[in-house]
This record gives sequence, C-alpha cells and structure tokens, in this order.
Amino acid sequence: MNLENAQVQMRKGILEYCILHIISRGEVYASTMLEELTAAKIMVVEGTLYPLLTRLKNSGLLDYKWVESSSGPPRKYYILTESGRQFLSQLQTTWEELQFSVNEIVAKESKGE
Amino acid sequence: MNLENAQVQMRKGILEYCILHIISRGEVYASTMLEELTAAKIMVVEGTLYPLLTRLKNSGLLDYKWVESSSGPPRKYYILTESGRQFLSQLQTTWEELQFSVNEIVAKESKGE
DNA sequence: GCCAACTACCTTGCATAACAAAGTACCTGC
DNA sequence: GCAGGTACTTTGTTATGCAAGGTAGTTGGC
Repeated sequence: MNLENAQVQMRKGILEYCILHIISRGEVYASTMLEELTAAKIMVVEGTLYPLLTRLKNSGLLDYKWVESSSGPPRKYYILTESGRQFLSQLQTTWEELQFSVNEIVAKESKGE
Repeated sequence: MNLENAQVQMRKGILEYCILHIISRGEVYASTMLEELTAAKIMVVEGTLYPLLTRLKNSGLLDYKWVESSSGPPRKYYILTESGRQFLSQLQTTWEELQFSVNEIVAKESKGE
C-alpha cells in the first residue's frame, strides 16, 4: 500500500468519465486521448485505454469508424452514441455529487458533528 | 456497463482517502465509519470496509486497540499512525490535483484547444 | 524490393480489490 | 440457555488495471 498505488486507485473510476467527455467534444482516436489525459496528469497507458474503449463500444455507448491516415496505419475515430450521451450526463451528476460528498467529509473537523 | 457499476468505479479510489480522514478526526470503530460514509452517500458495505482497514493496518498507516463495549462485543477503535498522517496529507494533495485535472478536461468545449 | 523505424491497435496473463454471503463470537434480557 | 442484536472475519466470484508482447499498415533509405 504505497502512495503511487493509492493515487492510481483514486484515478481509476474517473477515467471512464474523462474519456467519454473527451469523445463528446468531437471525433478522436486513441492516441489523441492518451495525449490529452497525460497532459492533464491523469495517467493512462495503452493497455488500459484500449480495453476500456472496447468495453464502452460493446455497451453501446460509443461507436467508431476507420479513417485512413496520411502518415501511418488507419485510425479508429470514436464518437458518442445517443445512449453514450445520456450516460455521460449521468456520470457528470455522479462526479459532482462525489466531489460534494468527499469535500463534506474532509471539511469536518474533529467533533465537528 | 451500467450506470451503477460506473458510479461504484468512480467511488472506489476515493474510499481510502475518506476513511483515513474520518479516522484522523479521532478514534472510531468500523460501524461508525459505515454510518458516516453512508450518510455522505458514499456507499460502502462491511465486506469492503473491513478488508480495507486490515490492509491499511498491515501497511502501518493505522493502528487499533480493543475497547470493551457496555452493550455488545468489544470494538476495534482505529487511530492514525504517524506515517498514516503523512500518507493522508499526500492523498489530500492527490485529491485536489485530481479534481483540478478532471474539471479542466470537463471544462473544455469542442475545439476549445 | 527489402529492411528499419514509426504509428496504431490488440491480446495475454497476473495481481489487486470490491462485494455478496456466510461465518464466528460476544453481550443482554428473559 | 437461547433468541436477538452487534461487531468483526473469511471465502469465492468477478472485474479491471496494467505490463509486456504481438500484429499490421506506412514511410524512407538504399
């Protein structure tokens, strides 16, 4: 139980929300997402991202299309489906409530009941 | 991939932080923590909390002492160790950075780059 | 045309951990 | 002594994050 492990744990559940949000802003492919998430200091690696995208796709939240690249192999560009859009909206509520709950607990001082 | 599952995912990593924080405010035993977490709408069940407390104890972040109860079986009252206190402080930073990162991503509009 | 380097996506196997459910044990009141 | 309540523990299942390795298309040097 070291710090790094705990930090990873903390980021875990948030990933899905961030990814859906990034995709909601317009068609993207995996490497772009990786860049943006890394830039935001939310660590992700390929081995996490690709299976997650596949899960989201299989759940009907995402769709994709192959696009030829002018420099390299073809890319899978992801878009949100309608149900993905609804799901994202619910996750947004969850995230806001979670922040509130945690900060409520953290704000309490000893015997602050 | 349903909503409830995603919500659970999101709460996962945060739990450890919340629990350490609750303990940092003074000696508590598991049932009290369960109540407080449930009141804050952060779902936990015994099967999650007890093993987590054991893990934290084994990592040297927590210590406990048995206290006789006036009405029921004895209780394990947990306290933070010094290294638990340091750990909590680092998790606090992590949580603040995580909120910032996520909200940064979420605040971006399409082509907001 | 062949090979190396690069990009992009996919798969396998292991370790961790959340949870449901069932179990153990202690106490009180009758 | 046994029913009911409280408190802590254990077991087995399932999910999933990730390291590492794999497949495959493209480009450029020669």
